[in-house]
Amino acid sequence: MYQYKYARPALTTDCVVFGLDQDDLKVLLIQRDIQPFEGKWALPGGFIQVGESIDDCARRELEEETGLHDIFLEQLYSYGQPDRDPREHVITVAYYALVNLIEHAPKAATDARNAAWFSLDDLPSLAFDHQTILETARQRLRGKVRYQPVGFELLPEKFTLTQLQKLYEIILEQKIDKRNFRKKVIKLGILIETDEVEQDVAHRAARLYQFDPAHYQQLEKQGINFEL
Amino acid sequence: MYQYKYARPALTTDCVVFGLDQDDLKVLLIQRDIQPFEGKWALPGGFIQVGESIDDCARRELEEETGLHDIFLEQLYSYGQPDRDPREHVITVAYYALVNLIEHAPKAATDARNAAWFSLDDLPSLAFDHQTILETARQRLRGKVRYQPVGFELLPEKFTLTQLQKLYEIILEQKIDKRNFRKKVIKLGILIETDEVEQDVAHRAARLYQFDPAHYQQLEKQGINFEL
DNA sequence: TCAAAAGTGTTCATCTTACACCCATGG
DNA sequence: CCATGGGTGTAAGATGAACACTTTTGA
Repeated sequence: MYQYKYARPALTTDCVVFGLDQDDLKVLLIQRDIQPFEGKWALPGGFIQVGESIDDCARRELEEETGLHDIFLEQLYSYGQPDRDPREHVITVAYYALVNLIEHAPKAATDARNAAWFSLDDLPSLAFDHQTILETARQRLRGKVRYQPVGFELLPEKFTLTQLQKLYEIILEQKIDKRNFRKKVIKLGILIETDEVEQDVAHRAARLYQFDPAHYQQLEKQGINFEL
Repeated sequence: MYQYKYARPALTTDCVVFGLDQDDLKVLLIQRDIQPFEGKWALPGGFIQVGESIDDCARRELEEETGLHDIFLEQLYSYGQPDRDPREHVITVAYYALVNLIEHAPKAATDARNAAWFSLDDLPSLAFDHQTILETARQRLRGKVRYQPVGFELLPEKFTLTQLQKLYEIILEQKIDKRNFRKKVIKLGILIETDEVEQDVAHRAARLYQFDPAHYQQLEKQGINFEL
């Protein structure tokens, strides 16, 4: 037992993990195995330990509950409405993560907890205020994409320009002109054209591209302007 | 005394209050009257109470320590490095606020605590990791100004276009062309030209403008694109 | 040979940038 | 009458938006 002079709220982290699955943006949820909201789907997360930084907590909980590690993770917002947890006052620091779902999907599924990817258009009802958190994360992603490159975290190592365009269309929720999109991303100078093409497609195979990590990181810092 | 099964970090809010004083962006600090860092300058803030939302805590502490209330306040970031407070693990949710310093300056100064405005170029050494928090707030403000109008919170009710331009120059830390700036802000459609002019200036008096609150709030939501 | 997606340029309108002089006022 | 900042327009270049057809490939 730990004693304090004044009452303290509990502190958790929760994480919204976005993954790209073909043409579909998905989010990773776990099914709760304890009260409250037992059996409901929720964002992965858990209590902060004393002596642990918030980032470390988010990463630890994510790995414990979903097996994901070494991924892009960024703080989103902190939520502290006293009634957001029916047990007591719990404050949560929310994060969001971006992963390449093809590489990370199996791990999540084989973990002890019941974890699964859900399409954003087909979400179950969520525990606590996790629906609100998810909505904020989605907005944040939509905002981020306008001033920073994001493809690196969500796409496989080699990808086609059409895949990259689909990613932007999904995040921004709007159609983009193919020619204008290509002109724009190529002018950013972060793409390296490989001499490989798609395999096993029933039509003309598209050329594969990679990101140039140095240029990519530079643009992450200095910012881009990617309007529609 | 309050008892918990597991150890809990303490939880605080801290607030970076920016105020515009003529041609100078300032920040409101308080001088600590208790250990640790007694006598050092710090951001206003304090412990979250159980049952109180984070926003409410930030507003309450701000009013208690500086007298400021009913101001623009937005969550910035949460800091939780275990060693950021020498006493124990304290997690803080940082906010930033924008105020019109001319209207708010006296209140802050007359409060019981020793509170004062400091120019950003002439800061004292700060307690805890408050220097880091302040730096992040400054960056955030610089980012915010590019996609949302900000003048309303920082300027007096009626202001000249030159004042507005100075504000942008201070936040963005760069010179802006007068004619291009005027074209740009006028095209935004959030300014109302009054039929008043500056008083008591030793040169031609500038016309005073106001913000159109409805258009302003609309642009806050839909976003603007204010590059340099 | 058909279906499906890849790949590719031009035009027009808009926006951005650079730039300099006269005006009104108070001291 | 002078010092100080207020106020104003244009031209050239860059950028953004709209738009359609040919090519490649596998089935």
